[in-house]
Amino acid sequence: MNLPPLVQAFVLHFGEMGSRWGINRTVGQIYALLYVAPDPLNAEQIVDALGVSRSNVSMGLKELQAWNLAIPKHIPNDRRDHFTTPDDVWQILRTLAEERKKREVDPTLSVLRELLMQSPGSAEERHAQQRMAEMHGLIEQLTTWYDDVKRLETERLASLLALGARVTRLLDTKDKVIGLMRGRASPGKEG
Amino acid sequence: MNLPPLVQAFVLHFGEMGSRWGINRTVGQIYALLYVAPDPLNAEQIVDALGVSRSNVSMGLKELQAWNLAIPKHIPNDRRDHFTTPDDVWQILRTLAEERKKREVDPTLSVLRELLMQSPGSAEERHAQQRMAEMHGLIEQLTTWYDDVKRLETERLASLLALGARVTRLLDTKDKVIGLMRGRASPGKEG
DNA sequence: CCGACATTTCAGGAATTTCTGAAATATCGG
DNA sequence: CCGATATTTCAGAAATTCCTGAAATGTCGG
Repeated sequence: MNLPPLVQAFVLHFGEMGSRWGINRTVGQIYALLYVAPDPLNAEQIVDALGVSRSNVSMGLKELQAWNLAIPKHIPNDRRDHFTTPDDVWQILRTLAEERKKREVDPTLSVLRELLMQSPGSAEERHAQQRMAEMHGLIEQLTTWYDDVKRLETERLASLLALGARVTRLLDTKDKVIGLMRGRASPGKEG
Repeated sequence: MNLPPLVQAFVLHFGEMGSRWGINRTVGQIYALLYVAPDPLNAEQIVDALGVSRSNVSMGLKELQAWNLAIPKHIPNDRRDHFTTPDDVWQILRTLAEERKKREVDPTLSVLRELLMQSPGSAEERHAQQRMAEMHGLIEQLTTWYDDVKRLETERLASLLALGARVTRLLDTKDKVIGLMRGRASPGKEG
């Protein structure tokens, strides 16, 4: 690996964290490298930069594409595929959330649904189903919220984040304000 | 493994998902088993239920305790340790978020901070640092929001979730309402 | 302190995942 | 269709992670 020290440190870190994030070292490194590269890179350049085999890079790129975290950029008069990461970090966040949900949450949700359909054959099973129902309810609430929020454009999402927990204070205030307003002006529908 | 079919299906699913969640099969299965069990279980019972070795259960329980996902419950007149999962699913969510942040996000944040302190030695490094700064900014915003929200008690958290993206509609409304209210009543400080 | 039982540690074997090099396949200009 | 170049596939090697059984350690009542 022969990279500027700053880049190398970043790449190595992503490689190490890879295992905690459920991706392997090479995939983490490729992602990090593409993320900080000023221009799209082709497979050969990645091989040179990371010192791993060509086939490993090929598989890594495939996986990153499956995650929508590497996108091929065609460069005129060059047969080789070049890759970048999406440049808007908020978009990356969305992508990550979406893919993780698909892989880590949805399967469980569907198993839970299935198990909740069955009729329990014992007190033990009845209790287990009760617990599964709690888990199902929580996950469903979370995914509903997520489906809702993921449609927000970046600017609104950012302001929502910035607001943080103060939003609940706003909720309290809202009720009071509506009380005051009632019968005076039209504050709009408020659920 | 000799469990009621419903429980067995649940346990097996968690075992399979384990690898996607960054835990191993046994740990996933132990968690699932404890989660649906009507009473705390001791290690021997887990061994019998799952058909894995005693030592494996011991290590699995240790890991779950490190995650705060298994808690020892002392049972009077019984020397053996018994374990349950926290029973409030919202609490489990908090715990999970906290632990994942600690393991998956914080290390990256600190590496980014460190790399951003250094002065770039080339245009390439300068660009890399720029990208790192974007990532750092995003992560910092997310963790600030998270630190903010995690303090909410369950009820408020739930209502925040239920509100979903409509909260931004509320933000728009807020400004209009405050405009209308101005000079008529005290709507309270609103940032 | 002893004996009975409970738990943890850990070396090494088993299972799984990752990585490589070689071969196969694909794509292009001519 | 050919030769040059780019990419993918895949069997097995390498590395890593997981799991077990045996031994060590801890803890209790007496």
